[in-house]
Amino acid sequence: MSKPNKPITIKEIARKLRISPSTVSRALNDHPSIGLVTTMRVKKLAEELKYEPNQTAIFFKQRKTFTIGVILPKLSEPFFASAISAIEEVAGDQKFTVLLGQSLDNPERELNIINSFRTHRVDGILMSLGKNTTNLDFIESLHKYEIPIVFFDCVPEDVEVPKVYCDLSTGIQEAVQAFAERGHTQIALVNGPETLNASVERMLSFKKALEDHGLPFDDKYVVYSDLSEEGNYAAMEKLRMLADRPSAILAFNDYVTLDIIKFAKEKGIYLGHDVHVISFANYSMWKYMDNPPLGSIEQYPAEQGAQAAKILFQLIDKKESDAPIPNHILASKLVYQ
Amino acid sequence: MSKPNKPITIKEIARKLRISPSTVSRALNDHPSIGLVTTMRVKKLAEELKYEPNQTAIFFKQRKTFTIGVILPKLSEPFFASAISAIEEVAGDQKFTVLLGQSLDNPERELNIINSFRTHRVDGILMSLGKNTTNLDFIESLHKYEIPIVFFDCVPEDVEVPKVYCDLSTGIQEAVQAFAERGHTQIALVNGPETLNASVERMLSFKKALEDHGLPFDDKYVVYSDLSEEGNYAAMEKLRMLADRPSAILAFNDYVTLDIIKFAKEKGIYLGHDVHVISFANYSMWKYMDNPPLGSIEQYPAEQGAQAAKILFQLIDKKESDAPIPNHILASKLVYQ
DNA sequence: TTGTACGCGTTATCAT
DNA sequence: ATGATAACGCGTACAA
Repeated sequence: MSKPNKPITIKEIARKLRISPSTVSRALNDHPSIGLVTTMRVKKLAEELKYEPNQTAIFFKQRKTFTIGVILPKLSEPFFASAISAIEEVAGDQKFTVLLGQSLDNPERELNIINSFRTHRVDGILMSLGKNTTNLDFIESLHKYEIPIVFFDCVPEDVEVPKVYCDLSTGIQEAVQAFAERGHTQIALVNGPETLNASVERMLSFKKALEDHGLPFDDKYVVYSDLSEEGNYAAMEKLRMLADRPSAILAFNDYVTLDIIKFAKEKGIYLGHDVHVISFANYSMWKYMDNPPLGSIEQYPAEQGAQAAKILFQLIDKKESDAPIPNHILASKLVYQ
Repeated sequence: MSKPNKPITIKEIARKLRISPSTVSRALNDHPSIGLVTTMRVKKLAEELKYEPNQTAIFFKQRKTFTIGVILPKLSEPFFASAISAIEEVAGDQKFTVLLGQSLDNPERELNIINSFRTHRVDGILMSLGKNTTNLDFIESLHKYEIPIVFFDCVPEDVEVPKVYCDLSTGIQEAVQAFAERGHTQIALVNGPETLNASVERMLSFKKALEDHGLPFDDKYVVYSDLSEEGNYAAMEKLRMLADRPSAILAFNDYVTLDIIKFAKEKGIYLGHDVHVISFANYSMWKYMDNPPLGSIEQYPAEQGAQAAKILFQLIDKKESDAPIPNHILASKLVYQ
């Protein structure tokens, strides 16, 4: 019940035992050259005094903080919440702690966070890019400081950096196949903003999947939304106005799908009958809904986060940067509701 | 485009300018005793050399890390994701970073995380207790180390610690009133495990709310669940087996409500007609559902997190511990869907 | 106004 | 097997 206002240090232990601080240090670290007796005495006293090494001193000395920084758009997104949850678990296993920063899709905030991480001397960074990020100079900057960075989910294109992401084409193939098997020929894509990589990728894979299944591709069945509720409604309205409406829809993500469901309800369109929907990223919510989408394409946020973290720890461990740049691409998968 | 393999230090700047390191240090910190000219020269060179102070050294020296630790059960819970999202924003404003730890409701993990935080010399801790935590000795332990801790949401009872939480009684009053106004007299409570404070609190407030509205309280209308799907089903089955079934249900949380919805669908019970439901914690999901609950009782996770963070920073700033223990109780509120 | 000297807690190196 | 010393980068009392 003593009150250690001043934390116990190695020096104090040394003084009380009338030995040198270096001996204490070595004893505590099980250095082989220290005698068993001394080691025991030191450890015993350290225990009694409730000695706790001052990590800030160790960080300072070892130039290592056992800390990684994670930057992602928004923590309250279920997708990213799952990812960071998995990252934290992997990091914990490695005795690393996780520093947190959310960019809110703001490039300026992203840079601030990265700078903050750098001044905090994190050992590495995991990052999922915000929607509006265009300037990627910070990658080179981090490289100079020898801080490894691994991207996940929303990763930069055409840049040689370690990244982990989900290949949407496999899931889209499955989705189109699922539609085709059910006799659909007029399949629409409610896509995100044309400027987004994620949109382009969906579009290209969608087109290819149609071709692979011998289905015609028609521009009018691809509509774009800014992902706001109004945008989603406007996109749906475009489809509704068509002479031959689509009987199946691939939706940009689950949020879009929710708006599609709402739109359909308001317009008296019977989901799962008049039109069938498949979307991206899997909510456990769906099973509770009366007319859930046919399925959604799972992108495995937890796996992406865990995988990215593992790669980052490999990079942190071996300074050798002559190894090939590690990438990891997960296959997306259609999951039926 | 120079490659600063070894980060620039104050010493180097001093050497290049042929002045002493202390002068450089003072100049960079705008110490009044340093001449304007010298200050400018130093700052200019520091800029050119892209000098970045070594935070680990500063942390070490100042015995302060500008870091807070946040412990909560599970990050992928939307409730906690919102909370930590708000916490991170408040911390960022104060130039603090956030260390993360999830307990997964495991008391052992909780202690490990706290120890990890302590060895990392965090300046303070925010914590939401796991469901299974009984031993609260760590609070006293942290007190000895003079590490302030503020609890939020799931807070310890009968312990004099700073805490922020939501008073459920106001929301429950509103819920019971809403039911009463609609003519319900047989109102059930599908509660969580009897051992949980959260359950006891709901139960007591529920009972009082019934009395306040002149409604009878009947034990048989209070059923308990372990919050698993099976448990929720079993609890609902108990209510279904009653001679006079309840026409209204207050549910422990939204997860329970989802199972209630599923149960009702399977048993052919028409929700919003045969039986009405109000639950706790608000999902934006509800608006997309065909028969959402009547409402839910909002507990404001973001506000709780932000408020707890603000209190923690006050505690960190003023070492004076003779001030009264700051508590902050938010009123819960019924939100109609 | 500036420089000197020291200390924060730990560990690596060299000596004994 | 153990001790003495230096060093990590920075801030600051004290001296000049």
